[in-house]
Amino acid sequence: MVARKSLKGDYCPSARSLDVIGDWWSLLIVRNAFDGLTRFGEFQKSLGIAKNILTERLRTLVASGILELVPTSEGGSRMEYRLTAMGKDLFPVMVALRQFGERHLFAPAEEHSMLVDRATGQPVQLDIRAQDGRPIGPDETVILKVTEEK
Amino acid sequence: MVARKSLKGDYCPSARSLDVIGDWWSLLIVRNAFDGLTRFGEFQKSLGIAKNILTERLRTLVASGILELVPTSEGGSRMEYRLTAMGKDLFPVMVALRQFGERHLFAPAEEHSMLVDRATGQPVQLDIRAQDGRPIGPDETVILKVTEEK
DNA sequence: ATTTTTTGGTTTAATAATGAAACCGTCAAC
DNA sequence: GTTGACGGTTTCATTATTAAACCAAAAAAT
Repeated sequence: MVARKSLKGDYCPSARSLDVIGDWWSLLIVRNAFDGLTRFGEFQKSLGIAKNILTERLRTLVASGILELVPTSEGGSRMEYRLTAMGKDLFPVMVALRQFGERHLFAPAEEHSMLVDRATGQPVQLDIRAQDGRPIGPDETVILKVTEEK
Repeated sequence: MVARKSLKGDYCPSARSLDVIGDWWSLLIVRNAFDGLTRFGEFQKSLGIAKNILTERLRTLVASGILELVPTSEGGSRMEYRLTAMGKDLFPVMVALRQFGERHLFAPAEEHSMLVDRATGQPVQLDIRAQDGRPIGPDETVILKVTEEK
């Protein structure tokens, strides 16, 4: 190997995102953060991740601005990991992953957790629309390449 | 190590999704598939992935129903990898990742590729809404846990 | 028809990432 | 002031990824 290739220079925004959160554990940590977990031990226990790996992942997530390390709300000198505004912007990614899983990765009768509107208890919806509000799928879209001037 | 832990049994749909496409390369392959790539060589060249790893990832993606191996459209006896309907259902995930990258991972003046409506050339939008159509964020939602009966 | 090239891999050996377990300093509770 | 939990760090073994060499079959060129 020669160090895993970084996609930092890629012009594709998805690639850059994957460069930051595309490894095995990061999104699982973020998911649990959305779920309310904040402490090292909580993440470690809930994921069964090795502690040294968790340490490194948390550090990277903090370094890239997705999590922040703040003094614990109960006054002690301990710290806790919280989603930043940027981190919360990963919400659509989590919802999209959830939706895909619900549709394709569960047996018909199999139960799974659900993401619902806190106010009404109704499930939330994700949709992709054109500017005019019309729902749009992959076949009706194109990726516009940036043409590089010399 | 003792074999990487599988999340297959997890009740959380996001976790299951990550179990299938959460590794380093799979989503990049899928992104390129959305971008129109179909051949082994195309993926290999565009990603710079080691060939044996690509072989394995493609096999897994086919096995999980995201890609399928079909005779190439130009009649020859060669094969090409195409997104299945299930694979195309990853579209929202790709769009969400793209949106996150656009917002947070590019310098203000930096150029990036764009996903647009083929018909109008206008950028597509992704949004998450409550049943009543009101846009909804992570703080207004709860993950409803499945309670397991004994 | 024969040679050459491209395609789509497989194999092998080296290197990097990950994991489990042991260890350790600090803080909090008792 | 001792004990245990918390949040790591270190070490070592194992697994994953890579680059490079190799190879058979199909396509293209001659």
